[in-house]
Amino acid sequence: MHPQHEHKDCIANALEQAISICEEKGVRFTRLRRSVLELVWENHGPIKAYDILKQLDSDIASVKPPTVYRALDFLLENGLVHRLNSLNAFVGCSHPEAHKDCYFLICTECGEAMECCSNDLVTAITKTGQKNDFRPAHVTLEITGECADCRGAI
Amino acid sequence: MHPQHEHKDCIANALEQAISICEEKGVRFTRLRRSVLELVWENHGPIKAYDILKQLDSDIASVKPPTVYRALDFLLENGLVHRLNSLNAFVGCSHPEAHKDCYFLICTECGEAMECCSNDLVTAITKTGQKNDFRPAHVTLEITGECADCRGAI
DNA sequence: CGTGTTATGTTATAATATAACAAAACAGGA
DNA sequence: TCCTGTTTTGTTATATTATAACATAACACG
Ligand SMILES: [Zn+2]
Ligand SMILES: [Zn+2]
Ligand SMILES: [Zn+2]
Ligand SMILES: [Zn+2]
Repeated sequence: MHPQHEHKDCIANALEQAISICEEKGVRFTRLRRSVLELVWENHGPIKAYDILKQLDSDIASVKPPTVYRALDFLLENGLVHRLNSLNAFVGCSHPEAHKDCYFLICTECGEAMECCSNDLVTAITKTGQKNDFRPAHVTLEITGECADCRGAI
Repeated sequence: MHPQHEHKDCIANALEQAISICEEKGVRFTRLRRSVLELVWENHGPIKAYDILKQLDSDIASVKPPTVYRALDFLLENGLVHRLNSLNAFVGCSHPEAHKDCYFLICTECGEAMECCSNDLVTAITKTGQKNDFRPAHVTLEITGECADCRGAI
């Protein structure tokens, strides 16, 4: 995790938003789902399902894979986390209230995944869909590379 | 597979290109690697490693996973196939001689994956990297949706 | 040939994910 | 409160995807 970043605030903020979103939607933000979301955020970066499993397991007794995957499915459906296909990992959504077409900059050095939006990108994707007569439903855009902090950039 | 498409030509063409690329690079396009590439192309669309395994298995005797994965690794390294992270599947590169920054339009109806290039997209990605002070190394861009043929478009 | 290198075979196991059914927790009305 | 249907969680088993580690075979080249 990089400096100048009060990560506790991230987590608290994410949980608050999750609570309010679930309330709005009338879906249940249960203890399990909350725990999983907390773990996702505590990790501050993409986390694997089986790592969540291990960490839950130390708390409560003997958690099994379906428990974790179901919680993750719920969080995915409600836009509270994202799945990074190139890593088989999960990461908290940094703006679940307003998530639209986002993509990820994944640093191979520190492992962090920055969630970004770009109108240019959205426009380019829309255009390319039109040009190819293709109706896009879902976009996976994951860019790996090296972040500024890890390159020692100022 | 959609109409007006002589797929045999695709396969033959892909093999020819593979042979010439491997020769240029001084790497060995062995019988196994050739078989795997053929299967990838025959399928005309993303194919899973274990499906390749099954199909090889019916030909030769008892093929094991590492055999397939190693051949796929070779083909990936040499740009002859691509891996679709969102599907855990592999697809032949449609222009291995000149592949640069491509992306995929994946139809959820017919399962075909069209490989496309777009300067706008590349530009947008480059820009977003610069803006975030991020040095991109590899881009995964996979767009799922419905293709023209499957929508019954003219 | 002989020899080092690259490729393939083989066994075992790791890592990721889901199916199917049972028990429990919960919600909302009688 | 209690009943009842629904949703969530627990549990067992298994499917799917991928790699480690070591043995053998094929090849390249002097
Ligand atoms: Zn998001
Ligand atoms: Zn970094
Ligand atoms: Zn390509
Ligand atoms: Zn289609």
